[in-house]
Amino acid sequence: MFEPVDSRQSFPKLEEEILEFWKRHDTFKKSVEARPEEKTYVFYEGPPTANARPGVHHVLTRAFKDLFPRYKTMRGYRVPRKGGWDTHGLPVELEVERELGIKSKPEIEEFGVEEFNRRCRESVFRYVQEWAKLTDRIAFWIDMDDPYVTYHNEYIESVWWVIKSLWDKGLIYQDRRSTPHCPRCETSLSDAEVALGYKENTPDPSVSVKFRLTEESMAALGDKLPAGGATYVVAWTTTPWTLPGNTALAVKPDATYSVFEVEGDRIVVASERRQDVPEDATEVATLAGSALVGLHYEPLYEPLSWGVPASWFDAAEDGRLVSVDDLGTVENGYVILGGDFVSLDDGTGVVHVAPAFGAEDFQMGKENGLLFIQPVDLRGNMPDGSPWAGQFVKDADAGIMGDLTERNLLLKQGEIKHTYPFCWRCDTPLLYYAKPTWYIRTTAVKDRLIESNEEINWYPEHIKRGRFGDWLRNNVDWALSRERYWGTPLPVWECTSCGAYQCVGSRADLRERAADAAAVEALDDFHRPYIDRIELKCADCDGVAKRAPELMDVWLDSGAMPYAQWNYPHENQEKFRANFPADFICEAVDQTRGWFYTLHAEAVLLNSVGEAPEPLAFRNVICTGHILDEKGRKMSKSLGNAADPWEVIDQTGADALRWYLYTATRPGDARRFSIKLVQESLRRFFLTYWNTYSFFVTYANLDEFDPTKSGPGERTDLDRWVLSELNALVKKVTEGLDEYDPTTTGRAIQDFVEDLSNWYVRRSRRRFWRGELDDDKVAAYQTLYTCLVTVAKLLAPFAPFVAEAVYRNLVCAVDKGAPESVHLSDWPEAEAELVDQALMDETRLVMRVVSLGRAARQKSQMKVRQPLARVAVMVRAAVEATALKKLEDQVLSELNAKELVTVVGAGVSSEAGGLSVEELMAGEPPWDHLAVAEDDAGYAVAVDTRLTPELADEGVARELVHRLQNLRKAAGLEISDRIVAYHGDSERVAAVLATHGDYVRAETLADELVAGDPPDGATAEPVKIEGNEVTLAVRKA
RNA sequence: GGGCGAUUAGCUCAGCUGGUUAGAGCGCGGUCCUGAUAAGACCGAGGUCGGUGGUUCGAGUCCACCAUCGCCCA
Repeated sequence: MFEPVDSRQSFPKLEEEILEFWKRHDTFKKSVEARPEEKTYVFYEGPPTANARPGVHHVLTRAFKDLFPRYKTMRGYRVPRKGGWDTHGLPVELEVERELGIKSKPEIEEFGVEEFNRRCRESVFRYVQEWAKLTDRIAFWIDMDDPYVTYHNEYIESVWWVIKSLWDKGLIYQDRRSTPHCPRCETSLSDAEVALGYKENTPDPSVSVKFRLTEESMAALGDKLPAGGATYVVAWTTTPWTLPGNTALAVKPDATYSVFEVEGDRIVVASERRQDVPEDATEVATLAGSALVGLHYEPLYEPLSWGVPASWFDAAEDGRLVSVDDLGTVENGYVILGGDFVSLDDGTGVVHVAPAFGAEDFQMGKENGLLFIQPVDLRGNMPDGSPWAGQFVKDADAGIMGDLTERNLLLKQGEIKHTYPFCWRCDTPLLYYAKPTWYIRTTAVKDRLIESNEEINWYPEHIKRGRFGDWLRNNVDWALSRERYWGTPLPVWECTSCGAYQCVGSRADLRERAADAAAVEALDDFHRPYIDRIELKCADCDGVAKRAPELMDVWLDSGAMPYAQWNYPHENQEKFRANFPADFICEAVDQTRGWFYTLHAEAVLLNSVGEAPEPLAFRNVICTGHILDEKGRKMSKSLGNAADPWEVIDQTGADALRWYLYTATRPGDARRFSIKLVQESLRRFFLTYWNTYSFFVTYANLDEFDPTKSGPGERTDLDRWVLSELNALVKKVTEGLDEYDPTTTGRAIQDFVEDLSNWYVRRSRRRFWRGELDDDKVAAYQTLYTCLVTVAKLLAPFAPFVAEAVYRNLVCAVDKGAPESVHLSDWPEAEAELVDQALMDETRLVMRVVSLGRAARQKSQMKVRQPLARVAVMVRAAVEATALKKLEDQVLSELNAKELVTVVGAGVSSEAGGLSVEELMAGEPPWDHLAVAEDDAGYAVAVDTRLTPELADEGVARELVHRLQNLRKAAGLEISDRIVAYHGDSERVAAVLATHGDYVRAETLADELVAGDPPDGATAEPVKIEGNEVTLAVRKA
């Protein structure tokens, strides 16, 4: 016997019970360990940070992360799933800063790095319980008991090994370059981080600034200019605060520049870019850009007088910066340069060059021996001696513009809205600063990065050559260092005497190089400030080496996860080899430049130095799209439109949520989300499946049907059809999941379940309902049983709870030898010999014809309960007519008719061959007894609405059955209860029952049909039979 | 400014390598059916397949350009 099934089952409640079962039986662990170690499918968990609550978008990726490991497990693979936590980095520090109410690095130093980092360590697991709870509740099976944690010493040790491996091959270097810098966090950011923080429509000043040529340069222009007043070259910028750092201008040598006379002055702009020049200004001359090259101009400001140091790129020192006291000694101070990069698409055709800020500016400085002046500190404030002392640069813009206006050096002042980068965590506008930064030379392996990307399957596919491929093609060296506190320390020490660097790759390495080995032995935390206290012996001299103060980019941590999760190579060498590379990873698409890149880059780099066995870290990757709210807006905390996963799970259950996420759109597309849509997936799919299951259990229990104790029975066409569809489905789902496509496969399962319920079961109901357990009934049970169980298995990776519930009841209840969980069972094999394409096509045709037939009946206003004599069908080909004849039972019983006639139409329309549908199907007129429905494809169905007395009697009999069944239901009787029925004193009813009494008794499980009034206690109802009122009643026998 | 993706019914989505008829679900109005079903069937309203050109015997589908939205980059 099967457990009775509640057709009104609460799914959230059911899921809680299943969770309990899994916990009790340790099912996850068993599911991993039941599979052979030598057949491993490798999954990498991209580590989340547990310092904030998980949201729906985390459920999205976790749903996909869970599906494929479950599927592969059922396919016989061992799929270990080690959890992990990302614990370092700026987001963590920011959270702690907020708690402490502090805002800057000096405040952290004052507070104490030791205590600060202790708090960071505590805060990263603040919401770990929430994460664990949600992970568990949505049935994302992952090992949370033994996760990798990026702050563990063992993890850090592996990250050091990564750096050391690259260091030894010269792939790590320090350089002073223009680097995106967050003035609030006082640290550099990587390109990947910058990419996370672009904001559109950011307003900035747009100013055209006049630079006055020196007297000498004006003179040098000589006869190219008519005599007149001062001459100004006009440059355009959106960052007035960089103007004190200006040390050069650049023009396009082959462009034409115009000289305009404005209020006695002359101003020079590119001829194509005169939009800022007053319209009434007269052009007094034109010049080639090359004529301006080499001229000098007066600086706008004198930062040296504010106490700002100056230096210059000294060619004699290989372009290194050398400090300078007298600007006049530098030949290329405040000079106009030629540059082909100068654009005539915007601005004035003259570019303001400040080597301390822009990347190109810095490069130009180096190439041309320019002055280098950095009049802004690392917190983004103007220097003390300046008129804007202590102001944040963006605030100083206004003052600078005001000053320039007063001095009549501003040609035009406006506002521009453009896209500008902000710090991805603290939202401060980023500044580009030239400062020393450590880099990984990823450009050295750029070709290999691109090449091995070809081996990766991307879903959606366009990411491979699109977003990710582009990123690789535009690869720049990875800015590695961060000037912060909570993170993996850069394992580089610098000699205080000779400046030599050394890099450390492990604890043992550190001990060996240390000035005091005992101090390393005693070191139980590799973080700052402890690590900073370790000093090394210099390898080159007698000096002492101190650690470079920087930390590493937190993204290096996560990209090192394939090695560091095992503390490789210091331990677990076998484990590492068995688990590299990953077969499958899955994250949101924003990880393209994040984890996907760092995993890939580190694998390629390590492979290039002979340390990783393959130049790729993952073979298959699914990128999920963003989740939007109901109105298509991105979900965000600030908008307050982020959906709470718990609300959905509590209402509909996790399976429904998962199902929605799999089937609503392809994984990579952005998707609108609302609880309504999840509820729809619950109703449309789960309830249909559940009720089919509940139906089976109800009747199987009544018949004491045991699938293990009976043969296949005698299959009908209907059985063969649904088994054919089932096996076609198994094939489709298997192939689909092998191609990492849960969306179309999920939809296919959904379609099958709908057919199973709304065709197979509907058409088969009577077989379950009546009579003994004969061969036909057995076939029906076996067929439905097979369908339900097979679907449960197909469903297991998608909807692990419902699949488990159905499987446990249908399989474990009767087969004690079966695995105790669907997740321990094997994936079904498609039986190709059961797939009958012709039968499936024929059945589709039947469905189509039946649908048309219902439309015809609708038109006739004749109840479907009333049997009709004849239904005529026009099909398009003779084979279709044959097929319909073969399956005529199904057509006739669905349409409640006695006889099926088929006609082959000439093709497209009812007018084919000059004959109407009526003529084609019914022969002679008149046809007023026909109700006809046709479609555009060339099919038509007509029903004959003439009733014989026999048909009318049968209609009455069926009407009585219908009414009595309703009464049974109203009386609250069990399906198997027997009754006595009463039908008043109607002659008409009595006459019908004389011929159809057996039928009515059988249908309603009536022992007796009594004419006359019901006794007290019976459930009664007056009904109209052919217009006459009759009181019907039932009572339990 | 460049790249990628999207644009099909009020909403959520299907429409394979171009091929007779553009579909489903939800929602709305109506009719019917029902002893598995919070279900189902049928009818109805609702579509310039984002726009404009082009290739072709034939374009929702291929190409070009444009528009809008999203993401990414500069």
